[in-house]
Amino acid sequence: MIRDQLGAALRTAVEACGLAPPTEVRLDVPKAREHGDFASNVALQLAKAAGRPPRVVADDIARALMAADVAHLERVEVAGPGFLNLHLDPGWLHDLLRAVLAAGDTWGTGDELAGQRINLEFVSANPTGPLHAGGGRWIAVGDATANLLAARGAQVHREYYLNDTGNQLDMLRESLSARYHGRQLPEDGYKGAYVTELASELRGEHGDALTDDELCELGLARLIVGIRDDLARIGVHFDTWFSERTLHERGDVADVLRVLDGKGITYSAEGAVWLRSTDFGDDRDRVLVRSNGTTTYLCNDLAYHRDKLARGSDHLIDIWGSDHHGQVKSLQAGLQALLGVHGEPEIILGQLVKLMRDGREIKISKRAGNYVTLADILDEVEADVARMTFLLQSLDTKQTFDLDLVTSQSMDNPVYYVQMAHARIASIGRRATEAGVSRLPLEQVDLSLLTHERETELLRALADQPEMIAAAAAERAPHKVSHWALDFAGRFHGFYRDCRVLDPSDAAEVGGGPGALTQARLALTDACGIGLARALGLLGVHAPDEMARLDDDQDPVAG
RNA sequence: GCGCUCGUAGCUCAAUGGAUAGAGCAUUUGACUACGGAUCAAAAGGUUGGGGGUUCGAAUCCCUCCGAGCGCGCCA
Repeated sequence: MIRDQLGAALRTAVEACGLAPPTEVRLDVPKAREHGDFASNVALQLAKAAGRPPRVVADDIARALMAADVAHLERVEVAGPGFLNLHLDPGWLHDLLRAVLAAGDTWGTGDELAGQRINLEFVSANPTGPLHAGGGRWIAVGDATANLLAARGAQVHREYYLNDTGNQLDMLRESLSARYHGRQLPEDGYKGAYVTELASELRGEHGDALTDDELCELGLARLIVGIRDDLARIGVHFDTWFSERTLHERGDVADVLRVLDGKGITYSAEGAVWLRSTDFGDDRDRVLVRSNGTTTYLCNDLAYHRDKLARGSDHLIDIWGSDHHGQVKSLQAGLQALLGVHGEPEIILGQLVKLMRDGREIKISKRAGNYVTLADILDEVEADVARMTFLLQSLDTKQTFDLDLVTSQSMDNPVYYVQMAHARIASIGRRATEAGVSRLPLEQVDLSLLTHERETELLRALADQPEMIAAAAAERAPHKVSHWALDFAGRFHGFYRDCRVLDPSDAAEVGGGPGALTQARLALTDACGIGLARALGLLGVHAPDEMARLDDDQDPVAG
């Protein structure tokens, strides 16, 4: 890419001035167009060491850079406190267009994560009830993050951890049993209607012959199927569904205790077995085996994460709600104690979703049972709308998911704005065919006709896309892709408005021969389609070739 | 009390330490015999919670205060 070439040339120019370039010579895309196509602050960084004013240093570098005769570099300006503003000729954008078309489906991919096997665990809600609406955030973010990492070369493994043992499952068993036998629900039982439905369903099939264990197993299996179905509806597929029971049955948990004990970093106190996790950066030591002999969640989780690594992952990533942030240090400290690895697993923390309906917050509580499920949402809006909504905001922002807004005004959802741009591109292609426009091979298309600001702005956005994707992957920030897509769609709608693609009268005026501008704009349109499809694909949102027609009879006309 | 994450336009949110802090919605004003108006253009809207500090430069880093959410179990 030209950015790398310019960066390399800049580095050489800095060295030619007798200065030591910083480890990373980076070029920025300035916000203001008059600041050029790319800008560098390298002179500002080096001024102190050079012992000269930044602008003087910048002048030297600018001269050296211009002397180097870099492709497409038209001029270098020194501006402000000492920025180097690089102005390029439009040819670089036309080169870029060719690069997009040549790349096709691979546009926006990269290889900086090549060879890395990453295990990404997300959702992993307890299988004691249906997925709730707020969990949709982890589903959308997890899947998009997986797509991002894969786009940059990683081999990504999507994993769902089933906590199919322990207290919560015991409570499910008791709750099911109570409903099954028509008894009073235990104090902390699951009050959701689904428990009652499940119990009566099983009673209808098996009568009252089921033991509590059988009841629980059958119920659990159905709940898991339900979770899987919900995930399928929103289009997420997991490579592995890992059962916590496996860890106990294989003796993995016991082995973890053995290994830790062998390292001398456990001790007994107050009838429990503790991990000396403070030695590894934790705030306090943690219990591994309770005084009643059962192992803690942490202990089981250590066995689980060790297994994930043993199955052949170079790096582990978990996506958690921020309400679990207190466990991050413990798990990382524990894994370090166990295996000597640092910073594993990486934990992506996301702020929780606040659900609103009728202007009031809906408190999520699986126990209370009165909660909104993901399926409820998917009954009202399509998966694309739900996904896009969850992917609009940074994970550090607590999201307010207004059910009234998202469901009743789904037509205003930004996803349609982006999809509309993609559909328009396809529509232009169809129209071109209908109009009998025969597409020339790209080599014969005069791309230099693309000089309209709408056109160059689209190309600049495309030029930035691969770096945007790389940044989104590196920062685990899929919302950056949503924002790029929204911005890009806006640029395309503007182009569509101001630059008619299929208009023969334009061609003669620009002197490129009949249809020359149309050919160039069709090429541009193709490239835009590639860029949009890439962005939407990363988000897990469909890139349709046409939109469903809106009905005209939806107007609330009185009388 | 301690810790984590935050506080940005009326609202919802962006912004790898960079130049004049940007979008959408809402508001005001305009543009359609149309390659799909699910569109576009313009205006208006800000002491980036307050106060210090670091430096050429801070919404961003450090300190402090105020406010919000979440943690601080032999629960998960």
